[in-house]
Amino acid sequence: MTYLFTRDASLGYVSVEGSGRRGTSVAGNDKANLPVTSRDVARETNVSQSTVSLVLNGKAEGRVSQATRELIQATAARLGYQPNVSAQMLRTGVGKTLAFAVPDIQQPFFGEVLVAAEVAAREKGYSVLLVDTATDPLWSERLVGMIRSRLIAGCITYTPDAEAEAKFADVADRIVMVESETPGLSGVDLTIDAAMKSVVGHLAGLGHRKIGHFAALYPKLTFRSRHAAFLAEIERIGLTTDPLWHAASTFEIDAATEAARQLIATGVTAIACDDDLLAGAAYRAARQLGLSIPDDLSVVGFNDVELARLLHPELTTVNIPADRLGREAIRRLLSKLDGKSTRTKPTMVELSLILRQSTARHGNG
Amino acid sequence: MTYLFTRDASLGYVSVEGSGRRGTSVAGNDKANLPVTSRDVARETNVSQSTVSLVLNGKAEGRVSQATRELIQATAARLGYQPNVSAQMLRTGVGKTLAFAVPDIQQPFFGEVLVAAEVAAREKGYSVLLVDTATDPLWSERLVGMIRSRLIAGCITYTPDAEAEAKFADVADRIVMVESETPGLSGVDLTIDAAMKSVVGHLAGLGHRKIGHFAALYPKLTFRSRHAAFLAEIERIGLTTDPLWHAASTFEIDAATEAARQLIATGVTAIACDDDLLAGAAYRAARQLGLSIPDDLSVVGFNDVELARLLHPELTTVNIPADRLGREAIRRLLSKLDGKSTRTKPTMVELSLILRQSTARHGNG
DNA sequence: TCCCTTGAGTCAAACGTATGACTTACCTGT
DNA sequence: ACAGGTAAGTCATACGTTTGACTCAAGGGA
Repeated sequence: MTYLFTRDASLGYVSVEGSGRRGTSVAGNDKANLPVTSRDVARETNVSQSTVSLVLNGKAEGRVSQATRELIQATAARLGYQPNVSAQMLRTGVGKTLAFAVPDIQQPFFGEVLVAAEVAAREKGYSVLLVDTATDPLWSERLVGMIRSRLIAGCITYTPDAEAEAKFADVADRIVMVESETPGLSGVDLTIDAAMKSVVGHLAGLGHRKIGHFAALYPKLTFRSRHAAFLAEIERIGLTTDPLWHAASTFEIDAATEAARQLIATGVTAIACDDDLLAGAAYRAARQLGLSIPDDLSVVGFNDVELARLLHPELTTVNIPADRLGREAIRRLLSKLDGKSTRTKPTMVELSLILRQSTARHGNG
Repeated sequence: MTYLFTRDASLGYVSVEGSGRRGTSVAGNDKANLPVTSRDVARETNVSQSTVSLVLNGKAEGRVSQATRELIQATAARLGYQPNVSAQMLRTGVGKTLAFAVPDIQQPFFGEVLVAAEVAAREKGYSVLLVDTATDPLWSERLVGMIRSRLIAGCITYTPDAEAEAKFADVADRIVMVESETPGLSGVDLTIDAAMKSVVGHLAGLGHRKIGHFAALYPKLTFRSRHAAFLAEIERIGLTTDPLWHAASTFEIDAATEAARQLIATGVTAIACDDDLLAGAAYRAARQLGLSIPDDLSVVGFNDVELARLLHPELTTVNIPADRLGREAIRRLLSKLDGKSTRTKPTMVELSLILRQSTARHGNG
């Protein structure tokens, strides 16, 4: 037989025959670990539960006296009252949790973005749920489910794929995409073209004529853009290119090194990489081939993660301001959830080329 | 004037004068974006809401016929029903969200741990909330608050500090600590001592007599342990040490390089680093001093992040199996939440020294 | 005296789900 | 023909909040 403990204003906890969740307690005075509810602080203060709610939500304007207000605040603090978020969500229909989906959290770059987002979200009272799309084939369904089930108020997806984007169609008003696959769907975008233009311009300016491109082998718009921008600029300034001068690889380090080696073997004197990690692989390949950077080979990276400064020589690379990216994404999402924003044009985040020691004039060795 | 839409079993949506959340709709047939509830699928199936709930939770054993069961499943799927998580939580008192607090998500190592944890959690139907303790001074209070308010069912904290651990005391049954500050409080621990022992043994075995230690300047037990284990092993095998051979730095790259340079200048022939990043800084310092690794200086790292293989020469370092760590932490937490586990001894995760090219015999150059 | 306002609260109805206690109709054995 | 059993559901309540509608007493003017 189990017991149900009901609460009585005068007697405190009273045991009543029956059953229920509270039945795990074994005695009327055992209120260990029972969460403190607004009703508890109401009873303690001799007011109604409504009054407590009103006061604690700052909606007591002209409805509750200053004295009572303070008493309730104090009691709530004393009892360690924490509103039950589920009940709040259920009642109000809106929660304070956001999700942030990144392609691969193990890449330090996304870590930086995520931290910035988390900070920005927290400032507005939101928490952020982590979703790593690399490890979860069903991430998009799951995300849509979470939005539908109100577990999260909204979410940000960093470089979703086209397939996923289609699934987001009917919850689009709660999603912000960063570097979306579909043109015009992005809430936040990067100035990839301009950045790659300055990379090519920099290398050409140093006298390089055979410039290779080392692409990331992932079907993301951002990488396609990098490649397209590279080609466009090469063409614009009147340089030639060759299919052989284009390599691609995943981020797996040995595979990338091998791909880089083949690329270097074609005789290019400079390489523009789609990612700092790939640049790191190019360094390894160059060493294996007995070439010295930057004297025999110039290398430029992309992203500017910490690794860029740990490589030797330090890597010239395109900086993406991860913190700004994270912040802006959250800002967009929150204003979208508020219903305030009707902006359709993406927020642009500007990239910049950071010159370090991995590039040098060609033909002065 | 606003309208309240109530639901009538025979008529579907009926408009009734009044007010409420649904009042944003302007006509009875406008049910756009109203979440589908269990009651909706009940009405559609001509059964009661209870039946739907029973079926969808797999508790229909002997209570609902196979035919009805299938009909309900199908209808739920057709309408795209997703249970309202808040309501579930409110009713059952338990949610399916966990938090994972890491010291610094920008360190790739924690990214790996987090991913493993997320995967393990997802397998059990849980989501994980990200908490970065570096960016949030109030993280421990917030975490306790989340547990109290039932937003999260439990959490994992990676290397909390003593102060934070004290705050967790009264929600200890919902927290698993990894590498806790307080001896005996850890749910998961690493074999730091054994690892550092093999580091020192390896270097001593190569003939090094002046072995330096490059510590991480953070007040964490894990780093104190590394230092203590280093000293203990040096002493055990009868080597001498000198206060000058001990340097410490944060992970800020320029500061670390400077500290490493001073350490190397004391004439040590080998350095055991508390972290791969610090080893990376040691590489930079060695280059600045014109020393070659491993011929003039042997370096050993700790953690074995991707960087270890991108450095040149590739770094000999202590591998921490991040994925196992993440998985075990989640496993511990879930079994703790189940109330099944009464284990008090931590799960030990074994580290291993990975030999690469950054160490060499001393005195053969 | 009576009516009206204002300050200080209280009431009660949701939000969507989960579940122990009922109900009802049908079947089986004697 | 009837007690007893079982299969297939339904009912009602509770979880803890939020919030528009209501109450009630005291004070103020005419």
